[in-house]
Amino acid sequence: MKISTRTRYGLRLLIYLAGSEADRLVQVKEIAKHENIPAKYLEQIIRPLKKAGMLKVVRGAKGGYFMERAPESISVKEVFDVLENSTHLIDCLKDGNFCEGKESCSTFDFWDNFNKVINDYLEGVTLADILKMQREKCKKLMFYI
Amino acid sequence: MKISTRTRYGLRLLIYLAGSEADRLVQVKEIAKHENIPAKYLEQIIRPLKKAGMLKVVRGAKGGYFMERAPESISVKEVFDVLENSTHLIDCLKDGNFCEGKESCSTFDFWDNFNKVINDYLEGVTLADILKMQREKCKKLMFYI
DNA sequence: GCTAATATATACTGATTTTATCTATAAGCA
DNA sequence: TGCTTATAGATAAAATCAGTATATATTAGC
Repeated sequence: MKISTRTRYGLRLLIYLAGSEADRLVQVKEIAKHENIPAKYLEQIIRPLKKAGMLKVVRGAKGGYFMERAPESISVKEVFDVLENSTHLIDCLKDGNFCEGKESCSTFDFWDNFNKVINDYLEGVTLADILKMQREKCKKLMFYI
Repeated sequence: MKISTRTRYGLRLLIYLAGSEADRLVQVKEIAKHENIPAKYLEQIIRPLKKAGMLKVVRGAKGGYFMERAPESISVKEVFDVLENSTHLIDCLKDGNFCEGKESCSTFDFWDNFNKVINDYLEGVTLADILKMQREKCKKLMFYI
């Protein structure tokens, strides 16, 4: 039960973008450098996020990305749905998935419930929440230094 | 974020065993047949569960497995710890794991919290709970038929 | 038209998971 | 004792997937 690097990178990328000045165009290269992530991999990750309408792009020279929606309105669940290739803990939970045992399977209801617990949590956390956590942590750090 | 087949099989195997008469020796072959799981794979799964003290074995002819501990006392979290090779959502959460970014990483606290939510849930569900759910489902099914 | 940026597809590599195979060991039983 | 039925354990094979890299196309600024 691991979170893919794809989703982890994607979340950091979003937090970085959400934390930048609102009117600035941020290039993949810059994020890659700051977050220490392979740039080409980031490009593959950022595109589905754009397609999902979370951010927008200006192509060509001096171009870059910027947030389209407010960080308060984007839940981590949404990010998972876009990036994590299997949002479902087990295949049986997929909509319309055929599973002969569903009705008799001893563990189906448990997995179903577990899945709900996870999704409820992820729906309850927004990018803004994470940004806030991060900023508070920074303040504390500065205080110690 | 997928649950490994190993853990899923293991849980079903435990539920099957916990649901059998207490004094009966159950053979891997029987579980494999009933649950439609490759027998040799089950053997690999059942051993660590035995090592963890959840069940015991009588070797040789007419041998088999039986539950050592009460299903009420075994949480799903324990099963995960034994079977799921990565209990941590991300490597950074491992004890003693070195991560340069830990203090400054924008998402570390979020993952840490998410991990806790999951573990709390898994600790709160026991094999007996799942067994009960299953039996109630059976009753309902019988009612409709 | 040159340069800087993203868009897209694809291929390579390595790790991991699932399954299968083979041999060893233990215990019941004639 | 020797045959049979179990698990024990190591290891190999197959399949899948994640992560990365490469190559080419497209878009826009200057």
